[in-house]
Amino acid sequence: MATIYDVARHAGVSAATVSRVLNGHVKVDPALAERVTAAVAQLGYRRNAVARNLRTSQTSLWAVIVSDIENPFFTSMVRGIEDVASSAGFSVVLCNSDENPEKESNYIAAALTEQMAGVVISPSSNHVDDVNLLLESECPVVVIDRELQGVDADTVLVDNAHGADLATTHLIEQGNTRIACIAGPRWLSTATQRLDGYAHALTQAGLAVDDDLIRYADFRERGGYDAMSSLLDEGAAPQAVFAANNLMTIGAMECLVQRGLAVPSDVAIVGFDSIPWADLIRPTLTTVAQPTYEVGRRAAQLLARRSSTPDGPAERVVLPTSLQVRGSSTR
Amino acid sequence: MATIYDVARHAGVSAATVSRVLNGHVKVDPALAERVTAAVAQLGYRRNAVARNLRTSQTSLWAVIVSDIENPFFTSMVRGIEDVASSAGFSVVLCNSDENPEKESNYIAAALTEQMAGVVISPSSNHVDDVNLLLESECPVVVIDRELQGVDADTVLVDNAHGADLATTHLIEQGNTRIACIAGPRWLSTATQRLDGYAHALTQAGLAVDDDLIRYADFRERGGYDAMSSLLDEGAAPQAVFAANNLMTIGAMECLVQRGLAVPSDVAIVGFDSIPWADLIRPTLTTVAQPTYEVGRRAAQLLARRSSTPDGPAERVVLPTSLQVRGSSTR
DNA sequence: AGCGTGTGTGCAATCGATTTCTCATCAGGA
DNA sequence: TCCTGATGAGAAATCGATTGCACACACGCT
Repeated sequence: MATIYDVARHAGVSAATVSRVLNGHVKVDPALAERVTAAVAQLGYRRNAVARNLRTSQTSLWAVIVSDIENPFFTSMVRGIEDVASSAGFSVVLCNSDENPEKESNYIAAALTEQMAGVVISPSSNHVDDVNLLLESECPVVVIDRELQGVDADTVLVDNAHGADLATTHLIEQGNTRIACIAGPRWLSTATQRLDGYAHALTQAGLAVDDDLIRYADFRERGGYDAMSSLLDEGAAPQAVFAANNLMTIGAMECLVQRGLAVPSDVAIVGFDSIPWADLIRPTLTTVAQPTYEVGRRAAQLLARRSSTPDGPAERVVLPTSLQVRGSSTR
Repeated sequence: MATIYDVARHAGVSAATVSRVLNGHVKVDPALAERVTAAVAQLGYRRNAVARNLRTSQTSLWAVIVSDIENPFFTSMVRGIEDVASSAGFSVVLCNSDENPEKESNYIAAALTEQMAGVVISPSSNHVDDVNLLLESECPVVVIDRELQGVDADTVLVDNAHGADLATTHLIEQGNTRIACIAGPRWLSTATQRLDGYAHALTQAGLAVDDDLIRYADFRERGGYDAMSSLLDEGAAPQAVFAANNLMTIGAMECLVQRGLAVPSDVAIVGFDSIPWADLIRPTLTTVAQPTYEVGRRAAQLLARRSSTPDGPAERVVLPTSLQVRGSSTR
């Protein structure tokens, strides 16, 4: 592998000049520049980013740490980040923490030791120490999707409570009174906010919030399935279910299908997050849609701004959610 | 940010000793080691990976360059890679080339300049120059899912031709004679192999391979939709369709649904690749299943081996596919 | 006592780029 | 002709870690 010195020798100039030509910040005699670019082409030289990063103490990589790579919510969001990143001159690398705090911790450590230029993270726990580590080391950070108590970082969220309220109110308007909720992990802000929205809608309609109709699961398909089973087996069966994320909605549906219960006539269902190919699922699914791509885009914009102006107050962006009524909730 | 020299001063030893304690390759007086670890803890020191990478000229990052992050096939594969990577002491970063050769080229360049310890790539074109660039620079590479002509690299594939043959034969056995194929891009080995399997099955059964029944699309949902439209509008409508990947299968289904055609009674359909939540789609989809997780796992194993023993002949692993018969193909 | 051996530490070179500082060169004005 | 200022190129320091080499010290043997 050729180094900058090889190029310099080949072009009959100093390494400093090669560097200047490559970076283009300073003026160089066109004749020399020409010789340098020729030498670069001839030797197939590509600059060693590691050495450059060491000297300039910065990289052009953004790390995006997501909690579940298999959840379409995140993949769509990543597209939003990528589009902004590439136009800002950054490359995006994705890390999958798999809802596992230990893996998350490792990836944060890696982002720090690898001197990443920025980090977008959807925390898989409310364990704030790791994220604060990033903040302390002046690494630009944007927290996404999930709110962290006690962390003063730029954040992009969606209006979870409102979305859940819309979903629940819709189910009430359809004439349901026994409405269950399959909630997410208690320690995730998205989960608690959605649960709050559900409870708020019930209260608003003069209905009681019944703990027997609430199940806490893990935002995974399996968890949704088990929660639905539990709802059907224990206590009076609900007329309708609000599931607090996409994968759990799928799990709940699978449970209902497997038991031969008809949706929505036996049990109506509304999910949170959109689901790819929702049109092909029968019945089609009523869901609370989030602007996932936009979430990513805004997060990336915040990160880019934070990179150029590290100081300044943390911003908190909340994007709207909306109810997409389809077949699974209308009788 | 504390450096190794800060730690050394704090512990009253030389930087060399700190390094030796941190890496643990060489023996150090336990008393000194104790002082060093104490100093590390006290200063919150974390070693600068960039400097280390420069000196040792290697990193502990594997880049996985996939052609479509939104395709569940790849996300499942990534899990397989991650599991092996973490037990081999590597971290995985994901790059999304988005079926775009230019982006792919950029990510390969980034992998090279960032001195990645290894690369797993599912090429989005048959433009072999970039991949050869990796090989020449002795960066361990494993090509995955798609075969590249003229590239002598470790490769993990599935038996595409056999899978397509199974799918098509199954449709023939169900009594269909006019069987269409929605094929992928001509330049991708997966696409051509699947088309070959389709043609082979037809020939074997004494049926003609009719170009009017073949459409080339782009492995995307939209492409599948358009191809299906074209098949229905031009020429005699097919009795059955074999779609060469998961997203195009979805697109084709959506087209059929939208036109009010019943599956499988009007048109039977078999897809390639599994589809998440296939159980919830009505009718349930017959597909050719691939061992996606295993593909990732094997690729990662090859990469790990190549890292430790750079020389040696390139290996080519072909994993089996199998037909999962469900509702969309059986009358 | 003297020498050889082994153990462990520190010094300093090194990885490959960037960047400050210094200096040579040249143009233009007095 | 000489001086000044501008311009641009090269020499060398630097980023932070690793590691070959030399050396100091302790110990054991003759």
